[in-house]
Amino acid sequence: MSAHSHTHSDLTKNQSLVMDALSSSEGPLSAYTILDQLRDNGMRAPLQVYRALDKLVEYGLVHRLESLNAFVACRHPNCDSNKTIIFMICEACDKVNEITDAALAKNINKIAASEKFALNKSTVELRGLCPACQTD
Amino acid sequence: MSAHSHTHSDLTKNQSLVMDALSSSEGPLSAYTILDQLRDNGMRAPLQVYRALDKLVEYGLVHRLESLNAFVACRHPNCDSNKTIIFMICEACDKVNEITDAALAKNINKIAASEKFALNKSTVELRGLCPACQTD
DNA sequence: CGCAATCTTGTAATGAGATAACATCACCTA
DNA sequence: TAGGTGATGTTATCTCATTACAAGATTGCG
Ligand SMILES: [Zn+2]
Ligand SMILES: [Zn+2]
Ligand SMILES: [Zn+2]
Ligand SMILES: [Zn+2]
Repeated sequence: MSAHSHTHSDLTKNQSLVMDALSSSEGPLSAYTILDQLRDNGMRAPLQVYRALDKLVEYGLVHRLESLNAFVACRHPNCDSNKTIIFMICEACDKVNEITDAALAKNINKIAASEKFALNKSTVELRGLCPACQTD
Repeated sequence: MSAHSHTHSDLTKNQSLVMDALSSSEGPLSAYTILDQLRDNGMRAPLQVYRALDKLVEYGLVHRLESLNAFVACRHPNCDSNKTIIFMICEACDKVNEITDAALAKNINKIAASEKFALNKSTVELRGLCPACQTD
């Protein structure tokens, strides 16, 4: 099975639990927050959560936010995690908006090429205020 | 004093020690690695290092690499940490190349504006192989 | 000078994020 | 049924970062 064809029904028990926790959250969750939420479902140790997260990230269903040490469910239809994803993280309400932008992806590839850098993964995380939190 | 006019001579003892450690390193260092290197210079506890790092980052002399939980001395002449900085991190030799790109900065600002996102800070970290490590 | 305000430093303890090591279990297949 | 593979469970440990409190050092008045 390809890394991008996973549906929810393919997931193992722990993966499903973690996926559900992230999907039903408004914002990103840390591994330990997920663990706390799933204590009653048999989740006992951090490693159980991290293992599930590793797989979910590998399948492209979940993204890791490097600047937050947290994880978020992908809400981007047909998301290709190999492409350059832009995360806009609200510092007030913690909600995350995930978008792609062809021009920016192209720009980053061009920059890497011009520096002869063999690009493997791009992290673009923007911090600021989402529209709803700009009360002005 | 403005946040961007700090010279090395303005720094306190601990700030200078940490700055020197980062400046003489080929790649990024974690706070605890810096601590270990400075044990003989009176540095005893993590907080001493983190306090110095906080100031150095504030002054724009040091950048934090979110995807590594590590810090690197700025080697960009006239670096304005308010601008969009692109870090290219080699996954083989751990060296970091720091560049700016006007087109990319403009692109990011445009994306944020189009989403009505009040941009505060941009994190752009590219992982891959530097030219020297592409032996192919 | 004397004193207060402020900044920097020192130290211990704790919180938060992530992984190593090892044992066990479920499932598929030869 | 024996063996391989992947998922799980459990403990301990490691790395990264902050809280809380105390003690010096510095500056700027009155
Ligand atoms: Zn996505
Ligand atoms: Zn918001
Ligand atoms: Zn810089
Ligand atoms: Zn390299």
